[in-house]
Amino acid sequence: MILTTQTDATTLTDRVFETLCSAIVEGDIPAGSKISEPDLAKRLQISRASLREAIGRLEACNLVTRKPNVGARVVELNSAQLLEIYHVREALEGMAARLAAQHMTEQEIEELKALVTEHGHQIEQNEDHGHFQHVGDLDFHLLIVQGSHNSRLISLFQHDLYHLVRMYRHQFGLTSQRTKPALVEHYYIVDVIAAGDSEMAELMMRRHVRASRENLERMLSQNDNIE
Amino acid sequence: MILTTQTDATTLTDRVFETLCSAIVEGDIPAGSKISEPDLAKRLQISRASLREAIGRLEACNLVTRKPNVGARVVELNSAQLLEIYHVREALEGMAARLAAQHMTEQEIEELKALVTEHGHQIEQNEDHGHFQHVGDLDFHLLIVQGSHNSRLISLFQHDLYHLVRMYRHQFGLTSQRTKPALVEHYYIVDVIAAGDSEMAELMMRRHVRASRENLERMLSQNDNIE
DNA sequence: CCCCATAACATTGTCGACAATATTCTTGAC
DNA sequence: GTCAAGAATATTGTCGACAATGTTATGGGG
Repeated sequence: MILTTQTDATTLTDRVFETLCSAIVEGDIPAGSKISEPDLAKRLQISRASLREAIGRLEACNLVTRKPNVGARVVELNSAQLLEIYHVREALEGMAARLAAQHMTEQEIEELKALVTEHGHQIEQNEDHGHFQHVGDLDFHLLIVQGSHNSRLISLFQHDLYHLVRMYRHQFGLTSQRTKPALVEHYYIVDVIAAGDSEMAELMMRRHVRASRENLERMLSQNDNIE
Repeated sequence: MILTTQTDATTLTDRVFETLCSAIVEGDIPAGSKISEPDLAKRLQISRASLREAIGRLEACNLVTRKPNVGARVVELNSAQLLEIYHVREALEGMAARLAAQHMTEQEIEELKALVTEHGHQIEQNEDHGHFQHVGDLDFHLLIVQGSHNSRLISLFQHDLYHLVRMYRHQFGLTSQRTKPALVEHYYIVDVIAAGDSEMAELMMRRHVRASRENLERMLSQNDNIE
């Protein structure tokens, strides 16, 4: 593992945090594993103080859990918790869509349209073997959250949910099986937001997230039955 | 300022965090003021390392903001941000009420009923000059959030919203002017939750929070006009 | 008198070391 | 061979000091 230098993170702790965050999300540091401060500090060639601050932020992002005098472990992901997140997302992103319909600028809407169109092409050409699918989908949701222009909502989503969702997708390797229906829903949502219909935007976004969750529930119960 | 020893906070950083959290929420450390690490560390008789970790957690709770190489300041609260929080609360607590209607235990419901009843007595006797009003109201909302049995939702509410809401109330000294209508709404919400009607529970909770926000908007615009 | 450059100062970021707590290993009894 | 108690080890929590960056004070030129 090597520290990133390209980002605009000014302080060492920032860089360490970003490095560890990616490493955890992408599974380089496996879920459930213990984080040894001396070991990691040595490998990153930094002091424990900086590392500890970074770990503190990971904890704030719900990526690790800490026990006093024992240490930090990467969070264990189970299906129940994943579904919990989707309930929160349904509420939060529903409101985000509502606010986005009221507050998004012309330019933001254009970007959103471009993203969805691009995403559609990617799928039609079938060039997209799972990876861009997820990234594209998450980008869509992120853009709408940002379009709410509600700083608290944005920060909540980015700090407490975003990384976790990405982590789950990496770990479970969820190929959503409903990319096309999801894409269609994305198109509709963009239209409604562009039309400024906040009521309908919230309704549709909630339905969209709920459908994802229900799809997930089916897949997870299948897996559980196999085991 | 003195460090608390009564709580079960095991580590020094925990105690410092709790101390500072209360101090900020209750205005002992005024909003917008800078937090000097050397000064505070000296006054609390602790090292800067522990203090810095505590400040990190305050940042995670949105109680302070940090600029690299500059330091931490207690958050400035303005009306716009307060309203933003209420939008988030509407979404989050609406979902919480929905889930509470599905998952709350008999005992939890009894506690909730007791709280609301107690709150009603307090108001009728008019013993309640603003203070308990707020605490009681917030307790009500907290109980429902906890009743959702959704750990992510609970943690989101407690870590990112709860302290801020308390801080706003202290600072603005908001006497809500609609304690009685609010109480009636509380009664209804409890009934609906007890009946297990999740759909209606969400609807009513959202309406309740929205009414608070709209009431707030009126009061704030009044204040703004006076200035 | 005002403004800018430079120096003095203060504050934050980072580090290595010690103390307190947890974990592992050893040893002995049953 | 298994279990428990205690010693040895490792890890986390806390501390004080130095380096890097910001901020303020000083002084000279316009």
